[in-house]
Amino acid sequence: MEQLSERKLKILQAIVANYLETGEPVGSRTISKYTDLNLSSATIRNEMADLEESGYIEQPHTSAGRIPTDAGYRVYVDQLMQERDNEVEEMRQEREGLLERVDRMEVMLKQVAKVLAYNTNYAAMIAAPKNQEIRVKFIQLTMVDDSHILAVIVVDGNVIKNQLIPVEEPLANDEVLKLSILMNSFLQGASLTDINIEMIQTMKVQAGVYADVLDRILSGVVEAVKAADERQIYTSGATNILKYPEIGDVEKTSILLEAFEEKQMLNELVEETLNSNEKGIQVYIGNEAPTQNMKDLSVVTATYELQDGAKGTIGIIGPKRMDYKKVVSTLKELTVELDEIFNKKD
Amino acid sequence: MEQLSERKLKILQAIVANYLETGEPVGSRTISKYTDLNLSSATIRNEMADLEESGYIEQPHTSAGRIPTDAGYRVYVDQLMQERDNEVEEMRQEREGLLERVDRMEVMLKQVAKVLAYNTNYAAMIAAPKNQEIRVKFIQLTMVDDSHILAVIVVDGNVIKNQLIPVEEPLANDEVLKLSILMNSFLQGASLTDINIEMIQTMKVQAGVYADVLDRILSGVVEAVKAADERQIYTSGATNILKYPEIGDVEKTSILLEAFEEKQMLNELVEETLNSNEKGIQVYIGNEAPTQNMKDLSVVTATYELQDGAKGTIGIIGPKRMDYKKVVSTLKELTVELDEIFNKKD
DNA sequence: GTTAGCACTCAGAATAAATGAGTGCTAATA
DNA sequence: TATTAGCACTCATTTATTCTGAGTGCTAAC
Repeated sequence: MEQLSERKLKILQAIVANYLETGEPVGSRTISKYTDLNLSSATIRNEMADLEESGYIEQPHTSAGRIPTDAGYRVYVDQLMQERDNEVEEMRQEREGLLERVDRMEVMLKQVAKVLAYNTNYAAMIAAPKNQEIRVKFIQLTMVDDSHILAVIVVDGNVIKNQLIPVEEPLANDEVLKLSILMNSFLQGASLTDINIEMIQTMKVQAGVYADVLDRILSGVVEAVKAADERQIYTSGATNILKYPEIGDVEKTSILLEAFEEKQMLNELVEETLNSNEKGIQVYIGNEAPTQNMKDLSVVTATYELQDGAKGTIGIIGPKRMDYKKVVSTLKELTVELDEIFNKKD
Repeated sequence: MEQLSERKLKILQAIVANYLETGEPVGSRTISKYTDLNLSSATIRNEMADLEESGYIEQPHTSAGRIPTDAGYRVYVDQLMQERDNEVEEMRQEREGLLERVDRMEVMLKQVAKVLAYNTNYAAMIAAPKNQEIRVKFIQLTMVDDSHILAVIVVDGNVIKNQLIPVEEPLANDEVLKLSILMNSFLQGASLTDINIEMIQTMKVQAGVYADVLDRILSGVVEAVKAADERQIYTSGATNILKYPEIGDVEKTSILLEAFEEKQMLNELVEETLNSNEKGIQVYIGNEAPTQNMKDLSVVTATYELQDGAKGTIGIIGPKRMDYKKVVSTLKELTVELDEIFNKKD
């Protein structure tokens, strides 16, 4: 795309800004009055014709105003967006209270998603941070009542899983201790790939009569590691999508909301975000998004990082006609906050 | 409401059944052909006029067919519904595979909700079973690394909570053991109301230098008990609501879906269901539901019970024009299955 | 008690006309 | 050469109008 003149840029910006506000195609007359360029609508029309030829704006139909194309949004996002405004600052203060003193990661992430959705009026998602390769840190066994052993499995990133294992008859304390020592000596520091059939065999032999109990605990361990390995994604405000009728018919919206419920789509999105080398905020406009069904939507994502290198993603999903300014600065703020919170406590 | 003649009942049944199928007002001619009564449309019309006067059916407008009123649905549900059909049996078999071998309650309940929503095409919810008064069963403390104590708290119903407590410096093994014994001796069997300020004081004194660690664990315990006390509700298929356009405009649907996301409304519903003395399946038609915003919806709920008396609720939320037959028998089946599964393992 | 017949009603579909926002182009102007 | 006023033209949307047909209630005959 060729270089745009200062004036064309200003006009483009005005078009996009106005369209974001109203959702209606923007006419030349509006621009003529709206901007401080002091140009007549006719002049604007000429410029708009050029912009259209260059592919930054388009007409939904002959006698309508112009709306931005994906390329137009792109220029707007890349070059024309101003830094944060007061509104965002206000919201930051609102958030303050909400985010403090929540000390369980899950609760906190859910909360963040909620706040984000509420603040922006778009759909929000947040993916929990995940380490590269999960290792077992620690296993603890206890008889919790006469017929159940409780296995507490701690893996990297202090993700903790409990597994209740039914047994026919109670084990004596020292038996439990033995089993516990056995498992820890083999499994501490092991990742999923380390736990091979040979290791399992050896352990079983050493466990003697408790081989099957061990077996069940082991499958618990595997499950725990897998679960820690599975990226948790929390969402909120999916229904906000309904607020933007331009997304299309009920059919489409329905598919989208279902996708949101299933989270499969979001997973892809998160992976893509993390894999891309870009740091910080990423904006996907319409078809730029790495997933299907996003034609009429935009996605803004941000990456945050824990001290140990585990990374997570926050994202906003909304109509292409999204208040990018607000969303981007909100996300920026939020990642900073998240970084602070996590790296303070962790 | 007066007693209806056999024939009127048959006609009412035909109207409801037909309306459930098509969603369109049902005319006299349709009934005349649809049923095996061998009556002309004119006769049907006379009967329909009577039924309308009695308040079982109504006309959306003068020249339209009839649709059932809430009272009409009620009669249908109470008297006219036949027992389970083949379709349901098929689904039961489908479910078989899905439900076996899931051994964590949460995962399982989520799964049930999903399957239910998928099977019925309505929105499904399931509330986890809850005991009357939660008591602490067991607390276990471990140093998980140099700066964290892991507290595993087991409460009634084998609900397990983990709490990671940061400490300035590592505690020796026997210190941890001491703390552990201290806490267990005080807290085992205690419910939330039992943990009073006096008990806390005594414990703190005995904990000596570790008073503040104990304090933090205690707040973990309280949180755990509270969390176990809080009824978890899982939902699925909320977006199915979008499939039934008669629910109303986007506005209404949106409110409803939001309510679903928030779950507050569902909570009320569950409480109501459990408090009502009725056993088994309950059907709320339209305004009968104990919550707001349900004018155009029906709710079918079922209660299931664990061996220890903890009760949970499964529910289906859909349009008034719901396939009650299918829903009721599906729920019936499902409660039986749930009872089996839970009471086998528990 | 049941039914055929008929006039009547009325929501929704189909069609037509009116509106107006916005355009592109041309010719005049600075 | 860049800007602007003016004007004819386009077309989505709105509003008004007519058409259609499913369904009714009532009456009179069976």
